[in-house]
Amino acid sequence: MTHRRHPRSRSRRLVRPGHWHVHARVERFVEPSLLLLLRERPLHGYELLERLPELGLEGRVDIGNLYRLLRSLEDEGLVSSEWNAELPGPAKRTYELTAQGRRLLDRWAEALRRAQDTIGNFLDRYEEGR
Amino acid sequence: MTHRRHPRSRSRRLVRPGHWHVHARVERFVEPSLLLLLRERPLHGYELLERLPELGLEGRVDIGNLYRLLRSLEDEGLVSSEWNAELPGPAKRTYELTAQGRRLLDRWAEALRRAQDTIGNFLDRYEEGR
DNA sequence: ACCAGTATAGGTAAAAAACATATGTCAGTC
DNA sequence: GACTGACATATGTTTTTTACCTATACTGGT
Repeated sequence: MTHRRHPRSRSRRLVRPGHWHVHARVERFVEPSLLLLLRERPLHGYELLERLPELGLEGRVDIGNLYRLLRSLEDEGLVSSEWNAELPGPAKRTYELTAQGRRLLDRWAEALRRAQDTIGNFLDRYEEGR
Repeated sequence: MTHRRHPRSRSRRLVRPGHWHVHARVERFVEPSLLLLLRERPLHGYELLERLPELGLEGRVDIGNLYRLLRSLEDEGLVSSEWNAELPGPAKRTYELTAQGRRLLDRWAEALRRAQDTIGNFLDRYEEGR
C-alpha cells in the first residue's frame, strides 16, 4: 500500500504551517474545453493551448497531453483534422468538431451543471455551520 | 506512450453510438466532504461512508481509499481519532476535526467557489454559442 | 550562424481513483 | 450451534489521469 505521511498532492499543498494552497479542479476539464473552443471555429493544437486559459485552465495544461488528447478524440470520431499547408510557419494540424463531438460537448455541459449543483449544495452546507 | 483507441475513462463512457455518460467531478472531493461532515460532529469511518452520498458522492466512494484517506489526514494533523470502546458492535475508530483541519476546510470552500465560477464561465460561453 | 517563438510529438513518473480481497464483530435465524 | 448478512476496519494491486521531461523541425529576427 501507499500510505504516505506527507503526500505531495496536486490539489493541495502546505505553504507554511496551517496555510494551504487548495485547487478544486474538475476531472478531465481540458476535454470539454477543447470541444467548446472547437465549436466556435476550427483551430490547431497550439492555438487551443493559447486559448485554454480563457476557460480557467491557467498555466496547467500539459502540451504533450494536449496533443495526445486531440489524437485520441480524433480516433473516437469526436474531432477531425488535417494538415494545414496554407498557413505560414511550421506545419499545423487543424482540428474541427464533428457532429459526435458536438453531442459529447452537450453531455459535458449537462454534467457540469450537475457538478455546479453539487458544489453549491456543499457550499450551502458549509455556510450553515460557520 | 499510451494513445489508446478507446480509453476506458472514468469520467466518460460510450453507452451506444453517439450516446455518452459523462461525469464532471471535482478532484479529491471526498476530502473536503469528510472535513465538512466532521465539522458538524465526530464520526467514525463507516458513518462517514453512509453520509457522503448527502454531499453528492453517490455510490462512488471507495471504502478502502476512505480509510486510507482518514489515516493520512490524521498523519497531517487535520483530524484526530481514537478507538471507541463504548459503542456496541465491532470496534469503531471515531474521528474528529482539528483546528488545522478546520482551516483546510475553509481553504477548500474558497477553492470550490472558484471552481463554481470557472464552471459558470464555461456554461455561459456554452450557452452563447447554441 | 544563432536564438527565440511556433508547432507537433513521444517517454516516463507520480498522483488519484477503482477494483479486489482479508479479517473480525455481532444479531438474527434456520 | 452453524450460518448468514450487516457492520467495521484495513491492505494489496491495477487502471486512469495528470505532471514532468525530452526530441524534432520550421521560421523570423539579430
